[in-house]
Amino acid sequence: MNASATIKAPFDRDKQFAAKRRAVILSAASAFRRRGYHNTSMVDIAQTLGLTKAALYYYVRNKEEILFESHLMAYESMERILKRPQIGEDGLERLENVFRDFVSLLTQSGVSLLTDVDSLSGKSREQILARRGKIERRVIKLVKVGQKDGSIRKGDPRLQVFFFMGALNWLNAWYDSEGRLKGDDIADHFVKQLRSGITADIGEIDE
Amino acid sequence: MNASATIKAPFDRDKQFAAKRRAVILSAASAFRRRGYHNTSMVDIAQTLGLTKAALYYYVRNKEEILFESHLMAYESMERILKRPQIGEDGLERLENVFRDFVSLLTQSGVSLLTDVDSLSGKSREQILARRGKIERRVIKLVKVGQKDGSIRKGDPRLQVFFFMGALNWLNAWYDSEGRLKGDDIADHFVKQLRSGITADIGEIDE
DNA sequence: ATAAAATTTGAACCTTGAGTCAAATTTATT
DNA sequence: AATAAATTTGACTCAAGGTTCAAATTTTAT
Repeated sequence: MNASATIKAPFDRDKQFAAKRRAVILSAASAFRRRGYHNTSMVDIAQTLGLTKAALYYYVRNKEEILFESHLMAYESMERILKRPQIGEDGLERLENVFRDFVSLLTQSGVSLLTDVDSLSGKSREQILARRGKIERRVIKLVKVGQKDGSIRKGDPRLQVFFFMGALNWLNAWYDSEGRLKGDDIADHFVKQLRSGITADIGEIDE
Repeated sequence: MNASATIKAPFDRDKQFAAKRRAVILSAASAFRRRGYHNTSMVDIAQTLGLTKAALYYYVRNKEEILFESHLMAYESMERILKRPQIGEDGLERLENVFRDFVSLLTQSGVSLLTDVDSLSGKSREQILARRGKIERRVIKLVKVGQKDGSIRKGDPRLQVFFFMGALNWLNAWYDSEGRLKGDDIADHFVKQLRSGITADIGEIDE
C-alpha cells in the first residue's frame, strides 16, 4: 500500500479542516458571549462565516458541541497560564501575574468565558464544571501559598478568589474592544485592585 | 351609583391578584437564576407553583414579561438601597454600606441579578439597560465622592466599580443558600475586600 | 481532462416550547 | 342555594430553530 511517497500531502487535508472547525467555534463563541447561546441561531453563526446552516454540520456534530468546545477553549487557555512556570517572589506576586494573564486573555484574544453551562447536558456539563473547578482550586491554592508566606491576608481563600474571579467574569460581559479602555490598562488597573484587595495588612487594623 | 357601602371589599380582590402575580415572578426569577432563562420553560415555572402553564397567562402577558419584571424587581431593590439616606463618614464608608446591602439583598431575599438582558426585545431591553446604567452611575458617583474626600484611591472610577460589581454578579452565580457560607459572613468578607481594594494609600507606593 | 474526495447547499423533517381559547371549576357575594 | 365573577384547565395551534440528507458544487490529485 503506497510504497512510494505519501509525504503527508503538500496541501494538508486535516490541518485545513481543523483550522476551519476552529474558526467556527471561535466565531460562535464570540457571538455567544455577546448575545448569549440561545439568542444565537445556527443560521447566525453560519452567516457570519459566509456559510449555510447545513455546512456547519460538516464540522460539528451539533450546536451543543460548539458550546462545549467554546468552554473548553477558554479553560484550556487558562490552564495553560496556570501550568506555566510561575514567576514572582511570593504567592501574591505569582497570583498577580496569573491574574494579569487572565485579563489579557479575555481582552486580547478572542477567547471568552461563557456562562451558559446549564445549556450543556449530562457528561459535557460535568466535564466543563470539573474543568472550571480544577482552575478554581489552583487559584485557591495560589492564594493559600500567599497566605502562608505572609503576602496575602488571612481569610477564607475561597471567598477571596470568588471576589476577584467575579471581576473577571463580569469583565467578559462589559468589555468591548472598541471603547477608550485599552486591554492593558484594564489589566494594570485590575491587578492593582486585586493586589490591594488581598495584600496582608502591615500593621493595620484587623477589623 | 352605589350610594351605600362598597367598602373596598372585605377580602380584597386586587391584592390577592397582585400577590400571586408577584409569586409567579419571584419563583420564575429564582429558576432563571439557577438554570437560565431559556432553560426554564413555562411548564417548569407553572409546576413549581403547582399550576398549569395556561394559568400563568392569567397573571402575565408572556414569558418575556416575566423576565422583564424579574430584572425590574432586582434593580428597584438596588435603587431603594441607593436612595436611602446614606450613612457613613466619607465616600468609602458610604460605599461600603451600600455594597454590604447589595450583598445582603442577593443572599437573603429571593432577589437575584439576571444576565439574560439580550433575551428582552426593544423597549424592554432599553428600559432595563437604562435602569442598570442609572445604578452604575450612582455607584460611580459614590466612588468619585470618595476620591474627592481622599478616602478612595485615585483612578478610573468606572474600572473600580466594574471590578467589585463583578464580584456581585458572580456571587449571584455561585451562591447557594445551603453551603457553609452564611450570607452575613460573605457580606463581611466582601466588604473588607472591597474596602482594602480601593482604599487610598496612606504613604504607600503608587506603583 | 477526469475521477475521486471533500465541501457546500436547498429543501425538507421534527421537536420543543410559547401562546390561545372555550369550557370547567372554584370562590365570593346575595 | 343560586349566581356571577374569578381562576384554572385541557387540548390545540403555531413558529422557531436544530438536524438530516441526497444532490450539486468545488477542490485536489492523477
